[in-house]
Amino acid sequence: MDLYHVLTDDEGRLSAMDRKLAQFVLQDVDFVTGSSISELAERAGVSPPSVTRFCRHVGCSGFSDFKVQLARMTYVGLRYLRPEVPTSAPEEVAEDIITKAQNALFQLHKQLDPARLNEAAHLLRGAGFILAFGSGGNSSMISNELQNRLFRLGCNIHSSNDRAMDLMLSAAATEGTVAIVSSMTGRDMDLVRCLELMRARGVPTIALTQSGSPVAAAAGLTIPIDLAEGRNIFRPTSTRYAYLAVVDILANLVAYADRPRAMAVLRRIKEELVRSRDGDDRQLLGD
Amino acid sequence: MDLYHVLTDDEGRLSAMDRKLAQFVLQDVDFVTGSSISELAERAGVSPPSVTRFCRHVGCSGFSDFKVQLARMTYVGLRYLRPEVPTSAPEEVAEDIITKAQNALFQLHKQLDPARLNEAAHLLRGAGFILAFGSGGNSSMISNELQNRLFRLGCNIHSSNDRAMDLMLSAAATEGTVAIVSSMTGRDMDLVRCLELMRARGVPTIALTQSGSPVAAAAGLTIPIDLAEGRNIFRPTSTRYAYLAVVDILANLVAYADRPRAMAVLRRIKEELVRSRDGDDRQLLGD
DNA sequence: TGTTTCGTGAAAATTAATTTCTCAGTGATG
DNA sequence: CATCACTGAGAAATTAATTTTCACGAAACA
Repeated sequence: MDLYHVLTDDEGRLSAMDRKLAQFVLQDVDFVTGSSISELAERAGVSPPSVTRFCRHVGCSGFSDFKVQLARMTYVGLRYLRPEVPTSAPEEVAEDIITKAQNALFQLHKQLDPARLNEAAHLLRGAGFILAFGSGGNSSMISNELQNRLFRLGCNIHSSNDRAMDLMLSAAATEGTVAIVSSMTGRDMDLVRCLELMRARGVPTIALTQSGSPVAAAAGLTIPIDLAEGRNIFRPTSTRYAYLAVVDILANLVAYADRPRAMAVLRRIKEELVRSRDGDDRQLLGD
Repeated sequence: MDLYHVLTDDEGRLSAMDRKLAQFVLQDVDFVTGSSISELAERAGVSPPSVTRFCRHVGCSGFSDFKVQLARMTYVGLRYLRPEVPTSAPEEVAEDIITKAQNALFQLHKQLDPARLNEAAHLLRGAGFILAFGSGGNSSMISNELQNRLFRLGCNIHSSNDRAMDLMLSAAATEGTVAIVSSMTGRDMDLVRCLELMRARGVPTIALTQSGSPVAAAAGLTIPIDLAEGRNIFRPTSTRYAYLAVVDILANLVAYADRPRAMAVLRRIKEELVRSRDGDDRQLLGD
């Protein structure tokens, strides 16, 4: 399945010739997907049979199959690994950001655990009150977004991005409260303290964070999100798309867990919006 | 390029046989990408030459090329158009949301105008003060995110999600201010009023919104974002990913427009964060 | 109703991919 | 140090697949 990993050959399984071909392929995927086996063989300086063998070695049934697999992974996977050339041309910046965002979503999809998502959704659905914590700009967006999505579904939720407040809220949490926190680094020690405090008091805690991090260790239920951020200091944030997707997924699962209640609340919000704006009810719920 | 549109044949250019094949292909892309021309011909009940002709008609050089193009578009484009079956299984909800998010990014990429992005970035870069407006949950996230991204680059920026405040801020805007607003519906008439007020006073205005909408008409420079939202009332928000990507792109262009200044500010922020946390400086800038 | 045009499938031809076979290089072993 | 086994490469041959050609039939139009 994961042709890309085979081609990069991190484990060093490929022979010298195969590595040579793999590198050649990675260098110019577009050429390869459009070429015949003999064209490729000539350009790479090998014989056609070697190409066939290479295709088999990387798990394809033949050259045609290899081309298809390659094309399939190209869109998301491969553009991404072009050497990180600092560019400032708008087209390239746009392409780079969009590709990385898609890649982040792609990576996320591979690592999501449906059972955990379900468990988290049921905790949230059953909560009398939800506390959402996250700070620092990116995580605060996620925590606010949880508030934005869940209140529409009839959840009582408060989002806090203030470390001092977080601690007080944690200490004051009442019976029936569920906490959900976001930390992209997983090293927000204030957040860890909040989680410990709440767990000690029997408040269920959910963390969206890196697995193996202090925050993950402190939370009752972790939804791990492990993505490699790029090195470019100006572009550190494709991870946000993955976090946002997790929020969306949780919100949907919460909605489906109690469909009638969610429908009713959404309808009320919509009516209110339509009344206070023009009558076009095909619009988004809340701009 | 856009094989998907050709296959759906909205314009009715394809002949009866081609339509039949197109439908057959769309029904089971995975089979087609893995099959030979004769297998496909047999299953679809046509002759191999018809398949070749079909491939030519949809803009490919032959059957192999068709398979490659098909595989290329599959990842993002094609899963999306499976009939919208309301499901509540975590795997399917996750896949649905992630696919739609990727699709939104894909659509965005096709419609972005680099020149406009560049123009917007230069306006923002040159501004003495930036006002970011957006309300309603989704657009407010975008406006806050602009604040979050741009302050790091040394921009003076304030994000407001309060319609009453927006109006006052607009009226009070000083020389050198640039406004950037977000409205997914494009029908936020309070926002339109703000834009008109500022344009009348010579304040440059940028809008992230639907083209052809009142907000787009009122803004000096519009970055159009036109995406079809799904019909499912619980999942109205894949558009946010596209808006977020535009924010990312703008932030990057602003950063590159004055690299030294941005670098310096980022470094100061990073130092401060590292000092107040553990010493791992490979972390994100601000969780 | 005849004629033209368009499109289809059968068969042939062509092109491309794969298998087989042989040979060269490498490393182990006597 | 020589030889033998082993691995892996390319040449040629084979096989498989695709494409072209051609003939026929249906539909449209005169």
